Amino acid sequence: MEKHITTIKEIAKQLNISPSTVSRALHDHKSIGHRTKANVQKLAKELNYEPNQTAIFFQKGKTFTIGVILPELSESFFSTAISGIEDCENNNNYTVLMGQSHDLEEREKQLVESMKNHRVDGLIVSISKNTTNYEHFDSLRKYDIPVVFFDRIPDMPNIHYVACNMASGTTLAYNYLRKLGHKTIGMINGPMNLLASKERLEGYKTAMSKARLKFDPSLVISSDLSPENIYKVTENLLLLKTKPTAIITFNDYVMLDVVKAVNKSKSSKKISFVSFANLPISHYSANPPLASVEQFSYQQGQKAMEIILDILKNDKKTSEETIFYKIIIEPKLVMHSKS
Amino acid sequence: MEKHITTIKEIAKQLNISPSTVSRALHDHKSIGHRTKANVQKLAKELNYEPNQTAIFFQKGKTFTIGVILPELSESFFSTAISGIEDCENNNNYTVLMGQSHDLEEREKQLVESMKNHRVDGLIVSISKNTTNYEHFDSLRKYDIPVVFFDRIPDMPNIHYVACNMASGTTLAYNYLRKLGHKTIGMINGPMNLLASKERLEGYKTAMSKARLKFDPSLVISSDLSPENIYKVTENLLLLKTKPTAIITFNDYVMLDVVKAVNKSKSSKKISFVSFANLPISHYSANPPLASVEQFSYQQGQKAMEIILDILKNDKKTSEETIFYKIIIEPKLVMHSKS
DNA sequence: CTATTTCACGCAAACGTTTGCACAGATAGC
DNA sequence: GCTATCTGTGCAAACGTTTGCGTGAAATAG
Repeated sequence: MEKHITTIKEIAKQLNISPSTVSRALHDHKSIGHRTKANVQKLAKELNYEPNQTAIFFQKGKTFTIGVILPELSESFFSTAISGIEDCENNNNYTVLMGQSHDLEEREKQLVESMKNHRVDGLIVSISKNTTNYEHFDSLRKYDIPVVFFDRIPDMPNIHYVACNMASGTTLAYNYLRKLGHKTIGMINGPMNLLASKERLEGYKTAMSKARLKFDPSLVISSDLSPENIYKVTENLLLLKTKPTAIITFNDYVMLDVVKAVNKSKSSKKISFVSFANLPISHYSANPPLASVEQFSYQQGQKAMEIILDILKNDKKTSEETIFYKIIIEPKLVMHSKS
Repeated sequence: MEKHITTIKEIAKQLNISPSTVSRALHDHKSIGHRTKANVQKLAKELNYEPNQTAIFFQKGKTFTIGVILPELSESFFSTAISGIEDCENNNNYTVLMGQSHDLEEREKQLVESMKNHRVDGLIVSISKNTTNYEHFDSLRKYDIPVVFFDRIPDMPNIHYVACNMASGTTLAYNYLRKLGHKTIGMINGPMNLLASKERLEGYKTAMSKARLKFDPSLVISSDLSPENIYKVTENLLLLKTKPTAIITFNDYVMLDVVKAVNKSKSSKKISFVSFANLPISHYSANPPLASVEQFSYQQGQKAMEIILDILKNDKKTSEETIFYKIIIEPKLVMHSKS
């Protein structure tokens, strides 16, 4: 394996033509004769020519790289979203620069900085649950770096996003449990600064009002999603006079912790669960949910990528009269057969 | 937000000095006077100057980017390894270019190509379980791109790697189960083309021979790690005359499927498990393992990154007399308290 | 007061590729 | 045979930054 790296200049020199001709020949430019084109391509193959991307990036002012910032890769919701992003069909040699915020605002800021410096062409973000200030995204505008948010989207106007309609998902979950005969249905919700939590509450209320039931606030409890906190709020829920016979949980991870808490409390009554996300792990749980609200994370990632690519494509034509993409995916209730 | 992007040239023009002086001033070069240094830095801040990394990458022939190729992000072993890679202390503004092979050799090849074209400075790889041919890594040598393998390492000489000693891990698991009184201990192993599977078998045998027991091949079954196959081989294991009272599984995912299979088989006997990886999910399982062999994925990722950075640092001095890093991490048996 | 060093800075090349423009030769229309 | 059109190619600039070398001026030494 020779250490020599072939450049366009070299090919040019060996064929006694100019670098520009070589460049055009390699790109199949129409104004190059068949003869030279063939010669160039042949020699390029022989010398094992591979274009120096860093030079191209620099020259074109584009990196063909999409930055992705998300809270936690170990949450399979996000890792499958990444797969969706990677697998996007029209993904013409774009690659993914990845970073985890670990739900820390400071780290999220750093990542945005880093992505900006790397001159990514676009950014896909699912914001950290602790982020309250979104200024760090403003600086991206200077470099014309479009941002598409997914799943965890900030409460801001004029942004691109793709998200799942959690309100209707919660309504689905509620109605399903009612149909099974449950009268008292609790919900362990997430922190209220998350749009997703607000939507769940809304969907819960909608379902009740449609069924002409009156809403009991004590049945819906917010948690900060930490196991300790979930444990605590679950206990509170079980201390109510009218105990819930079914619980809707914020997601499958929350459910696992709630199940643990319920089991420990020695409450004789069996409690049914409906959860969100539909992660594979929930099937293996000691007390699997009756159903899950599928959020289509793969599709969300894929769609977010599509949007970015679309923006980048149209960017050249119209830069100012920007239209904002707002994609809302309708969730689906997936029943689990006992197995 | 003005769309104008500040460059070194501009700062130079505004201060009536040369770009080279500006560059040196920004880098705190000693041969620049305090006066001009201060001026430059002040103006740079005012104009919001941010160096164009693509230009620097190109100029320096370095991208400050480490490529990471691994099979599946949704396996939390790998996602926590990524965290280890990201969090590596000396990680001076290196970023991570990520790709999943989804355990497909073809995709792995493409990713290596892509990483090469992007001129990553180094590559961290956990190979796909279907990869049998490692030629695609050879081409990296031409560009002096070092590769460090972790966890899933190819059977090749002269490579850098960090891995966990699965043999001793299996021995630990075996001895633990024997101490609990188990006489017949089965093992659901992985495919034998994986080094990790060979090592597990070796560790199993070692434990037996040390205990002066004779090895019964029918108790150790290889699987291809697919749920269907695991299901099948588990059934076979349960059909033996002398049924195992405990089973060591290849990892926690395998264990979950084995548990499912065992439960379905209505075998009255209760079977104990010891598993590998120690993933959080296993704690939530209906039939949690008594213990897990912790493989320290986070540390493996961290170590791999350290090695890469170390190689890159020393690279300049000595490029030929390469020493190969071979880091072997000793696993640990983690007992699970019932909860 | 000259010789030497130190300091502070500028010049210009380089990294590899792309691309607007020019230009030579060939072909065609009149 | 003259202009107009095409075809195929080369020239040179540009992208932003870094860096070896050179060079004046000031400072120091002898």
